Amino acid sequence: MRILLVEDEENIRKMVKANLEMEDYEVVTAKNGKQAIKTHREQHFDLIILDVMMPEVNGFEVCQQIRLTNRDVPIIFLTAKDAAVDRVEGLKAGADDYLTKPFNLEELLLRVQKLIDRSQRGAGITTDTYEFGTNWVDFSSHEAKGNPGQFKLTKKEAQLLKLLIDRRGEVVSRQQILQFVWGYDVYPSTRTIDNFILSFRKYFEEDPKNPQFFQSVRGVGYRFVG
Amino acid sequence: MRILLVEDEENIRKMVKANLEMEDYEVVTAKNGKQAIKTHREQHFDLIILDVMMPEVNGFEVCQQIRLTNRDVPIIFLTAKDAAVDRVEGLKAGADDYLTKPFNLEELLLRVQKLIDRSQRGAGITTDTYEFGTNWVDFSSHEAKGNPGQFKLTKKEAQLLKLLIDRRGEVVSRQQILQFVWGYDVYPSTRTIDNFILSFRKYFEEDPKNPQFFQSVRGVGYRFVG
DNA sequence: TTCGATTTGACAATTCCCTTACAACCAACG
DNA sequence: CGTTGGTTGTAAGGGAATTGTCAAATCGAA
Repeated sequence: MRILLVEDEENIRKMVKANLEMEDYEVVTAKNGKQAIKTHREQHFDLIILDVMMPEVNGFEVCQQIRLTNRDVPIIFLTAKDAAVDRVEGLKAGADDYLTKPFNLEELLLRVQKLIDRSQRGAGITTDTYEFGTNWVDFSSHEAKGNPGQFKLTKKEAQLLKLLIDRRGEVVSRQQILQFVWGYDVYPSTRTIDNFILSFRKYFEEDPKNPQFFQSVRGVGYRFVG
Repeated sequence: MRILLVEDEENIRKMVKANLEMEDYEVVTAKNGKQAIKTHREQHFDLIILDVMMPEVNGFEVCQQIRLTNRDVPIIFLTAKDAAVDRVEGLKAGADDYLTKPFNLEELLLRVQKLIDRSQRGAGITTDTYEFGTNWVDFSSHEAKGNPGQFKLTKKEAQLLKLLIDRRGEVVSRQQILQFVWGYDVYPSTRTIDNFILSFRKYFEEDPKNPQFFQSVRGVGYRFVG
């Protein structure tokens, strides 16, 4: 799966690229609108991520240009504003999805996944569930079953839980959790993470005081086993 | 692997250099920002370690300057603060990783290794275990098996144990242990080390009074054999 | 606004790390 | 030999750091 990432800010570009590559996508970057259009003319991509705010040729213009020759490739916009104006502009220009900066990587990856899935096998329902013990979680609907019976996970809960389950067996450091779930420039206190873990234990552990699934590794981070 | 180390404080510079060289890195030092930028223009490096606090041209500025011509080389910042402000500044400037002073050398070397690995052959999971006698240690999760069955090592235990095992066969002096595990300006008493050795013997030796693996070399230090 | 989600802050519980104190040991010397 | 000075082994205690927990404050979408 080839992705074209168009973003002028160096650090965001690198971070997003690195994370997409970790998900086994092949990523080509462009650092401005002109380069993006040129690259798109020369190569095939399964998805395009487009920063709106760029000097000279902005994201909307790039999108319109691309749509002239390719109306199928999914395009995700990254925008610093969430004003309604922008949304309309973007939809007119032909975007498929939106992300408002500062976004977090988990969210971006989810949307990338979703759009690629959609364009691959048309519109279809994907269930993405995971079972452990007497519990299960459905990441596509954010529903879960645990001690309280069936209930809904919040957005952050779902993101963090998915991160831990994706890396089940390995210890995930607090730093990694923050970067992945919260983003590249938001740093809530470490207590915040503890609180989510606390919730998970209440939701899913038989004995929350002696957790089986959500283990803490002192001095390192947390680990999901199950 | 060539590393550029930029640090104005003489003693830190020397120590870090010595330790990196012990890991077979080729280290070039610069003692201020201007020198760093000049050196970077003239030579190739696989990684750059950059102190933030420097007179005249500070680390952020050096980083930005370097990023103008080289956006791939991994850069690690050394910073005295851990304030969120600094993190953001650094990320904006284009850093890849952080270390807050006082850092310990073990940690620095780990991060150096990680960044160099990553830039060489992409991201990958490394499980890092070592076996000796009927024991084993997993340094990524800090788990170990020994006399008490399976148990967890603390952070410091893991660091110190890793040091000894990495240098298995050779005697490691108390000075080296302190510098490596604790850092360059923290000096707990030598009895502290003894206590960790004591633990290791209890954990892993068949007969703690006649240690096979964790030998003490009177007047010098300790040696791990196994 | 209002309500739920998210984050912070305070405090408790836990565990770690370092120091202290003293016993055991070793090597060198008279 | 036995003493002496220095080094290492060992145990126990307390301050410090980390994590668990809850309630209150803040944020954000509807």
